[in-house]
Amino acid sequence: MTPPDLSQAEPRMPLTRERILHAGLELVDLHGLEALSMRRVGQALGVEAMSLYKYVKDKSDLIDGLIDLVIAEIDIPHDANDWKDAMRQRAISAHQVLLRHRWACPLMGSRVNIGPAMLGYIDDTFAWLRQGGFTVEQTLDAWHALDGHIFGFTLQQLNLPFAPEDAAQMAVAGIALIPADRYPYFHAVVSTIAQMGGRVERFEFGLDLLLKGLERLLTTSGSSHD
Amino acid sequence: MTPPDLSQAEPRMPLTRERILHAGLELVDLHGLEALSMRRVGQALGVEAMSLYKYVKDKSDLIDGLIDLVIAEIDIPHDANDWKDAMRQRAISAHQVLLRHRWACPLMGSRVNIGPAMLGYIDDTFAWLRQGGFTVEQTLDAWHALDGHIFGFTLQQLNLPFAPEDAAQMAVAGIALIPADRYPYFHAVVSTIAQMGGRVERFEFGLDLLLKGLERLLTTSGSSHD
DNA sequence: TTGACAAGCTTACAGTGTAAGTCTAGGCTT
DNA sequence: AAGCCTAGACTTACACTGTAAGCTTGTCAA
Repeated sequence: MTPPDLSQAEPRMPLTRERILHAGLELVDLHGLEALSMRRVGQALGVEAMSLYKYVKDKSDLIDGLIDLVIAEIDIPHDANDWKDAMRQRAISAHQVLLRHRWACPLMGSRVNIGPAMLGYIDDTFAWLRQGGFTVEQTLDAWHALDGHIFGFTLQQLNLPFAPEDAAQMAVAGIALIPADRYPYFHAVVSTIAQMGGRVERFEFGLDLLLKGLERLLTTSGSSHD
Repeated sequence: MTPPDLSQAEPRMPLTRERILHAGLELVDLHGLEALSMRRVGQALGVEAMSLYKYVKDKSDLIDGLIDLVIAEIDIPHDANDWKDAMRQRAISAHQVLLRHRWACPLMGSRVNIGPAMLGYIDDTFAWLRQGGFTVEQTLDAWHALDGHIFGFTLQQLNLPFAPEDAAQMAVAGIALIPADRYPYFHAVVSTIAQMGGRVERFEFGLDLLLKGLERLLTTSGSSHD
């Protein structure tokens, strides 16, 4: 008797860490982080949950792997003119990647265990900043501020109901939650936005504020090289 | 027979949403978010898990409550001179609060369901910015950038092993993970920091970059009032 | 043919959130 | 005072989680 397609997705290949990670990524992208369970990942591969543990130490190890997959999607620009250009491209790419993988944002900055993609990402950042003339301290400050903006801004953006597609229900349900007498400014601002038919969040607003500030820092304090 | 102290903490009072939230907050502050379970919160109050559901819709509702408790700790300055001063004070207070409640940061921006403290926090922010002369759009941009920095920066800070107390082990274990040939800049930067005995992250670096940028935005584009 | 070994499977356990139903003590009406 | 109601806490149960421990089976080398 021929077993007629164990599950559905992949027919039957040798299990690999890579295959596990890709199955996990698809699951998480489609159904969110809370849907990620060892049993479900196994199911997607036509395999029992415990079989995964040959290739993955932990669930936490799996998640670390997923995060590194996401980071690897961030474009590291080698054609940039200067550090500012490079940091800008990198930030925008990271932002887009994080919007694609909505689940990743809260985990991103909050993981100590960094994979090879993350290492490369950071090294490239440091390279641009150091060669741009920033001291070691300034480099860390700049990196931290920029990445903070990337993660923090995107984290908010993913959960604020200000997007144009939410405008209609924001105008009704959202505003009802904000009594005008108690929270006049909040009420007014949200009303205005709802009238305007929602609003696309502008990631580059804060990004350019930071980049311009960094540029100014570099020109005023001329001392570079450590 | 006198029942000798059901659990330990509170002797026996009528259960309240407030008591539940405070027990939950203590649990989470002490043992982290993953230690938060309905059964354990109940235990801390000398009560069965299911009894909590009279005062709390969900575990998610409980967490929303905890977050609002945290937000309520943020000082909203009414003695500030101008919007810049107010935003600065507010950001620094928020940063300190988030460092006190390490578990809160990843959840903070990523919750749609906002409580009364959050509403007040946002309203106050909008009030300062609008009265400072920012348009509605600019107000949202500014708020988003500032809060993005607060959450994003703190999120990273909480998990980077660059703190002075980690300096020793960073110098050994950390650097070993960063091969100098593959990641030269990363390696160099971390070595330098380790030699310097660690480093206190400077939240106000990025904050002041943003504030100065916002100030400049305000003076160059003179048109205010919508 | 035999043995070893690795890849995947099975079972089991302690823990989770929570739906559904049950008890019980206090206060109300009569 | 008697009876009932009900709010607040408890009990049971279910489907699900991560993962420790051990088992089966297919493949290849000696």
